[in-house]
Amino acid sequence: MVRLKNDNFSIAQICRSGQCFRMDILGNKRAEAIGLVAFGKYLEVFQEGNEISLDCTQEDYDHIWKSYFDMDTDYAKIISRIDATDSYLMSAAAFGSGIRILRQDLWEMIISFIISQQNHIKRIRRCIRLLCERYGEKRVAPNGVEYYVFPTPKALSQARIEDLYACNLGYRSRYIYETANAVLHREINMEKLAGACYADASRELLKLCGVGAKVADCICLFALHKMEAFPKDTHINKVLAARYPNGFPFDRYHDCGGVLQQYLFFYHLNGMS
DNA sequence: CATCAGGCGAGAC
DNA sequence: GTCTCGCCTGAT
Repeated sequence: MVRLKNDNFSIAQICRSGQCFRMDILGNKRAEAIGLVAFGKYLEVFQEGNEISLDCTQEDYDHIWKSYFDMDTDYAKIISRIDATDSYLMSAAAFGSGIRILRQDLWEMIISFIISQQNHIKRIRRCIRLLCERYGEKRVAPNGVEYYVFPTPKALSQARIEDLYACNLGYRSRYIYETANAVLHREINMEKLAGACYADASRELLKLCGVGAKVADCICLFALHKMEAFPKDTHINKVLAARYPNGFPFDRYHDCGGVLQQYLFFYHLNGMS
């Protein structure tokens, strides 16, 4: 068990923020408890106040989870930069101050956010669960929990389009099929993407079938940690139209727009108005 | 029952 | 380049 303290970390907010589709509430009443699958591992996280416990070895924390939860970024500092006269953004940031921009797996984010288009979170999660159960490797965690890792590009490329329809993917089935094959045949360079700047990464991702501006931004933000990416989905567009009729100050927040997007999105879905 | 979800591709112009 | 339209499926 690895124990931490952090005033800007809420496992419940991270879970409900919608950036990770493989994070589930465990139902522990004393503490916020979440089980998640990422990078081939299963992890349980418990939290009471600002005290966080991760059920993993120190080695796994140092090599996987510290980066995954973006523990080296000071979110209080980002929040302190918000224009104090922007009361809506101040409220949104206060409401979601425990959200962190995870550093998730690139391939998993590509598929997950292709699935997310014109879709509800409930169905998105079911689609991903079915893909993992049917095409991912089954494993057992040290504590005995059985889980499925996210399927590899090769495993998904071997699925027929009709099999993908059976995973409830609907018209996205063809996108998944095309993208899995494109990645398998190295039509885009996944290694190069990791080190690319935001503009180059976006351009490369847009080559994939089923990836448009919004999905590319989600991948840039949640996998490549491009904090300037500001995904504009239907909810955010409503917020921007209602609260920022004269335009959102993207320039002021150019290097942390993605964090603010998450605060606005989370506040809109879970908070007031 | 209609509408709409964390949009995108294809075709028209 | 910009605009429109159709799309799987199920929650509400």
